[in-house]
Amino acid sequence: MKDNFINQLSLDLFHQLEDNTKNTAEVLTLPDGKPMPNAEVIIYRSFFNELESNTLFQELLNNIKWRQDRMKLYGKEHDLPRLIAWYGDEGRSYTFSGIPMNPDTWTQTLLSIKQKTEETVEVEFNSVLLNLYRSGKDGISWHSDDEKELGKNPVIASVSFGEARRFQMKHKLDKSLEKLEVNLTNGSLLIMKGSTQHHWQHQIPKTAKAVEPRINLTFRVIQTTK
DNA sequence: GGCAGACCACAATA
DNA sequence: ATATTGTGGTCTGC
Ligand SMILES: [Mn+2]
Repeated sequence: MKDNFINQLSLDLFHQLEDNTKNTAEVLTLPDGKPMPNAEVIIYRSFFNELESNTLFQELLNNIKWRQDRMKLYGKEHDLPRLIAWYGDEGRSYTFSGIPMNPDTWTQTLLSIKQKTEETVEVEFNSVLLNLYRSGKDGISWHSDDEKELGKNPVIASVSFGEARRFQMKHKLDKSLEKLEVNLTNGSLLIMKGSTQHHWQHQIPKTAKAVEPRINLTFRVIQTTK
């Protein structure tokens, strides 16, 4: 029963690649239309269709092992303003922000999303970091995906489900460059590669508006410890 | 009038 | 040595 659902899901996902004409790559540019310097960012605005996206959102919301991590800052402990989960190849461990981590092993749903993503991005990923932004009170502030275990010029593939959230990027050094922004909508795929992480930061700003949850999957190739 | 954004203050870690 | 993290406050401007 569950396997049938998954098989049907995988089939649907496979066919969508050929059938969905909206599944096209758009290169992100500066607000004035000029190319982003020192960055390669591509978005597929309808990588998954609406129906698939809604199904996958519910499935992930219910079945992923979401964790509430905490961090200490200025002498106070805070819950991170988001829930996270790590999944990856079995038997591998790695360090994330200096903390040794054992990823949970891939679920069928994650594997079908991973496979479809890999076919388009043409990279084989070995792990995924999932973020759950429960409301407008959740977000993540300016940072780069520059963990050492991601290596130089990492390819990061970010799939979004649920409520759309603003995704902003700014150049680390050249403050004359305008901030740029893209809406990460239900079913979209954003790819960052090349030197993007060396020269740019990104964030998901919090918002005072009432927003429904968003789930984000960032597929990565990490150097495993073992 | 609600929201976004730009400030600021607040340590400890790499 | 420098950049980072999240919260919460104030202030401005749309
Ligand atoms: Mn990131």
